Amino acid sequence: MLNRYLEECLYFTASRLTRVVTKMAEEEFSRTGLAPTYAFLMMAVLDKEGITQKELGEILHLQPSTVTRLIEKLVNKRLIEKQADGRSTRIFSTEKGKEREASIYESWKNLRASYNEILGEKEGDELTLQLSRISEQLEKMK
Amino acid sequence: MLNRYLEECLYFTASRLTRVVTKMAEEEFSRTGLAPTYAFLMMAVLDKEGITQKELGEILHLQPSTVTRLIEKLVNKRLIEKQADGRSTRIFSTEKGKEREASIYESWKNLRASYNEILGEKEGDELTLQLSRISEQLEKMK
DNA sequence: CCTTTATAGTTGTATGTACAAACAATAATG
DNA sequence: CATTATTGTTTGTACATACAACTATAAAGG
Repeated sequence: MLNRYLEECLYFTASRLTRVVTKMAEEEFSRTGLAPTYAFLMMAVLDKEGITQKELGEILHLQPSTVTRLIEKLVNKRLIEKQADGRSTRIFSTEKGKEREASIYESWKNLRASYNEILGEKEGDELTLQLSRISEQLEKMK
Repeated sequence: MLNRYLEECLYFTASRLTRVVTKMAEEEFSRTGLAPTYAFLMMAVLDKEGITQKELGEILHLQPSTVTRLIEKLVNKRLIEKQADGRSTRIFSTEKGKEREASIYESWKNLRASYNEILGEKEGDELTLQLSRISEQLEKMK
């Protein structure tokens, strides 16, 4: 049956995995009041105050327009601030933003724990690195 | 830097991979006039005429509401038809739908070829099966 | 039978992400 | 310098997917 063939399709299985893992991530990060991607953006800003949008896009592997939209929402929540710098825009965390740092990292740790509990620490970590390597390869070729 | 840590996050790497692979899939399937998920739904219907929406959701791992939306669009394109059957709905392909079969399978084959060209056939196929197995595990636990 | 419960599908709404085109600011070139 | 090209960001729009609440049909229990 088709069923079997679907499982041999990288697009299909990758999408499926992402849907499952995204749901787990949303649950873990819900404590922070942020969806996972927003939390990652916050981490990137906290990690490098004054980071530009372009850099954020590169680190997060997101398109510029997506970064603009994410930032817009975080500015509305007063977690970050924008500061024009030539044609770039630099992003800084606010006090309120810094206060979330601990809770974000906590959720992140819990997320990793929760899928590693199911997959086993070794397999989970190996898989993750493999996915990263493979995305890299595929991106490079396009 | 944060960079390194992101690559150790399954949510992050899985999402990234899906974005890359989805883009490849969209390109390959564009010849069929369908986005990848629609093409998969078509395949499932062609594979089992009269399949119910519930079954489609199970095979494709999509929520009922999502299946409703996909079907709606394919009905508009006159590629499938719905037929009420008690509280279920059975889906059949139209003549126009059947005509697409060859081209859909062609695109699907090309997609597999195109990422296997980059990853190597063995690694590509192994990865895919692994992702499928892991999605299964994670889904079961939730 | 009639009422309650379970099951299948739909609808309204929201969200993340992207593309393409536009805009704004700097850099390069004639 | 004035014009053109390049680079970084934004805006309009679109799409896949989901959740929650709803509707419709069938099954089960008194």
